[in-house]
Amino acid sequence: MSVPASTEARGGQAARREHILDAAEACFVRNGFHRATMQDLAREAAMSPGNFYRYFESKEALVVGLVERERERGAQLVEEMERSGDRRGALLDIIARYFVSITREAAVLRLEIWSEATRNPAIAALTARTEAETRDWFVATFSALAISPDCDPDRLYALVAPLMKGIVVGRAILPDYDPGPAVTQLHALLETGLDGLLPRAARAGPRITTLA
Amino acid sequence: MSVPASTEARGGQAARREHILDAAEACFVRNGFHRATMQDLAREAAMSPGNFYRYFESKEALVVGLVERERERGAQLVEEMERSGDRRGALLDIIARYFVSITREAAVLRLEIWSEATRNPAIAALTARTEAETRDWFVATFSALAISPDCDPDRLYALVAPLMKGIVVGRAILPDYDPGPAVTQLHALLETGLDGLLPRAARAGPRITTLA
DNA sequence: CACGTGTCAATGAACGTTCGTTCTCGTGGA
DNA sequence: TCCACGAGAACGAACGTTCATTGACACGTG
Repeated sequence: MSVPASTEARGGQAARREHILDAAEACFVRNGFHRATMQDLAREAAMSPGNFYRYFESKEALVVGLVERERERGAQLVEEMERSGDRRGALLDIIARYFVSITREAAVLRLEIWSEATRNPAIAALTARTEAETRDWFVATFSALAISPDCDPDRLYALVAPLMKGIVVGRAILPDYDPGPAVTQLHALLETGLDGLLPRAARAGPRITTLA
Repeated sequence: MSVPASTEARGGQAARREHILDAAEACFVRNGFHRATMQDLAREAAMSPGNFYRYFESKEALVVGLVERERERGAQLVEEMERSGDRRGALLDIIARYFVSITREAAVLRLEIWSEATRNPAIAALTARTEAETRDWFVATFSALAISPDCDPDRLYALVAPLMKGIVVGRAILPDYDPGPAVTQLHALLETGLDGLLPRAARAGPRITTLA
């Protein structure tokens, strides 16, 4: 509930914003963007409602700020792993940290963002950017890690992406969801795909010759 | 915007409720549960706001009614296909109709329901029921269709479910999402699983011997 | 037919509440 | 003194909901 106050030397503004976003995150996870009131946020942030407006133009700006922060966190996470050198390790770590050991709270927030993206243009734009960046990173990583020239990075991502999203949804809405099997599946899919062993797209219908 | 009025011979109450739910569905898809106002619904349904309360106790009861109807539609769809005799065909049809050729509007509504389920107990209960019913049906169908005794229906569903959910999310948030590749993947997964050719769960880590 | 009566879907203005936002004032350090 | 920061009362708007009233229709009676 309380925050050390100074994250930077002259860190008034930025640290305050972070503090507010933390409080907002907790409230939004609990009640959603539209049912959480400014008074709720005020209580959670231990500050008066009027004071928010020194740091954010409006409630919506606050929501946008939160979504923007989530996007930055994702990009940041990727960057860290890039620096670790081992790209294959980075790939597996990303999957483990971002889509498997994800907390229920984070999953709920992500679900709320997706939902809001379907009707709020500002959120839609940010979400589209996140999706594009994620996609680009995965495709680039697939290309770099591909063992066989038969590997089709675009196609592989088209298979992997919905699986990851589905894991997030499951975590958010099912009390004791176990992502284990889906993750195993995810890894199998990645290795199969990187080895260029994925079946070709079917011609007429969805029926295909299948694996093995 | 207008409705033929008489769906049943003496179909006052039920038909009226359906009419209201139709209007509510349109508004909720457009603005979400909490931003859509009763006046919006009134405009869409071409009736006065006060009149809603003859058919639903409150706005929340209206939301619950809508979610309940969605659940019934799912169960109904399954029932129809069961009657068609061909269980394998039913399985593929379910997938095609419910998770692939799903309209953007339906996907958005589903996303909204999932999101609401994370904080509204009534919706959470309905959603849990839907999830359980869906799961039971798939597991039963897998058991009936399994070619090899090595097929593990529970495990297979754990792989298939997040993929389907992810397709819905993609449809809802990505303007021109193509579910094709994911569906192909889904079918491959089903056939592999039914043939009992899925890799066993990994022991120590997520790294597995993979398919083929 | 004409008329009084009851029923019921439907209205839409009005209500109390609650929301996001603004305003005024106080305080503490430079 | 000045200014950045903050508290919290107050504001107008908009919300979900209520309620007195309306209009259309069906009947039973003269």
